[in-house]
Amino acid sequence: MEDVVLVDRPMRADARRSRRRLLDAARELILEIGGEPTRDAIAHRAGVGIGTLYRHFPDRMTLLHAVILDVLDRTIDAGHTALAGPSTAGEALRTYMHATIDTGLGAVNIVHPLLDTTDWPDRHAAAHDMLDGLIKNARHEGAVDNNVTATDIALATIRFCRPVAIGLDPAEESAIAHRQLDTYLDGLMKRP
Amino acid sequence: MEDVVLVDRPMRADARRSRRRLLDAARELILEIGGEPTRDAIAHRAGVGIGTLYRHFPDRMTLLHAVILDVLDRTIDAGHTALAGPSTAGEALRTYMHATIDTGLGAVNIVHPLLDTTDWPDRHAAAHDMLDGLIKNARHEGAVDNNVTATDIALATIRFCRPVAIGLDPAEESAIAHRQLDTYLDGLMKRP
DNA sequence: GATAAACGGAGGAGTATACTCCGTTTATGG
DNA sequence: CCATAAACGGAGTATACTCCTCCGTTTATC
Repeated sequence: MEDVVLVDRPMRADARRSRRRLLDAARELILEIGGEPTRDAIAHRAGVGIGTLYRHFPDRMTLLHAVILDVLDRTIDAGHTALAGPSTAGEALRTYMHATIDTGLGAVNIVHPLLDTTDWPDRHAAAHDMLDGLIKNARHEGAVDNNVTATDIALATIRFCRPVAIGLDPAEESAIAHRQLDTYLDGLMKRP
Repeated sequence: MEDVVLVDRPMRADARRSRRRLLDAARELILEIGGEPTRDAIAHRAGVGIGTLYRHFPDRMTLLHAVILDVLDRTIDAGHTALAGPSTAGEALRTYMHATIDTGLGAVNIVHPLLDTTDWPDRHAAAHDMLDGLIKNARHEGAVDNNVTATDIALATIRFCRPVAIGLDPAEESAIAHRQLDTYLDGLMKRP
């Protein structure tokens, strides 16, 4: 009988690169098609072989789960950065919402009905608290009306995360989204 | 040899009902998934058999074409009603954009890359002229800035036509869209 | 009540997607 | 630079889905 020793070796550099590419590709495709993309499409977009995808993520749930965690982490980070920044509470809320377009937060809302919410209670709570903080500050400052809720903000981030047209250049798509979001926020925020 | 006589009989009542249901179902699904839905899904949503779908629309192009014509007609009607109404130019533009959510104009923008634009030059021109009229009036009145273009309006109508979440009650979905559009328009329109 | 029009849905052909397997390539420690 | 384990790529097969036809049943209309 042999001893089984589990050592947490660090990932090899190429493995880390592949994993990152796969997460990015999956997130982009989820947002583009508004649902679960095919495995082949994800691997192709990521520029890796289909075998590599299956080594990193043996089944759909593992992949979707990893994408959500990744997106939430990046979004929560962006929120805290906005909260800690030197700007006004209104500007912080604006900065956060623009960041959600870049972090792809909408992907979470598209995919999460397929999963169990209790799989990531910590991030869910962290995201909730962060957003609540942003809104409370903005209300207190008078930047937004008291009838503006966290749900309003969350639904708006989903709306502006998704592409408007198919086959559009990503840069142009992003520019449109930021521009439209700015107009929306002009309507939401009180003018000085 | 027999004479072939083509008489345009009126459609039977059940046929007219089925056609209407199929067009509505196709439009809804196009908006929901942001692309071309499957035949089975359309027939199921419409509550008719798959055979009925194929009798009305023998191939994909016939169906997509019919959906687009239907949406455009309803939208152009809504635009003209708004133009002819007793309100200000700014209110007319607002009324028109809210109407596009209900007519499902976004479906045209999602599907039309698959078709030849020259297939419906008349409606295309009519829609274009109508939208131009709305914007020119609003600009002239000072309701919107001069840098607001027809493209801005068109892109916004696509954005607000699409559902934000999957599996949401259609009535609630519509309420969210109208509410968000109002905020967007508050940002777009100059305050008095 | 007769008749032509319209309907529904089972089923077969063709296509796309999921997933495995193994020969080849690459990062890493000595 | 070499040895070796880790990671990669993608052809190939099984499976699922989608399209579309066909025909027995139902329904509107005169």
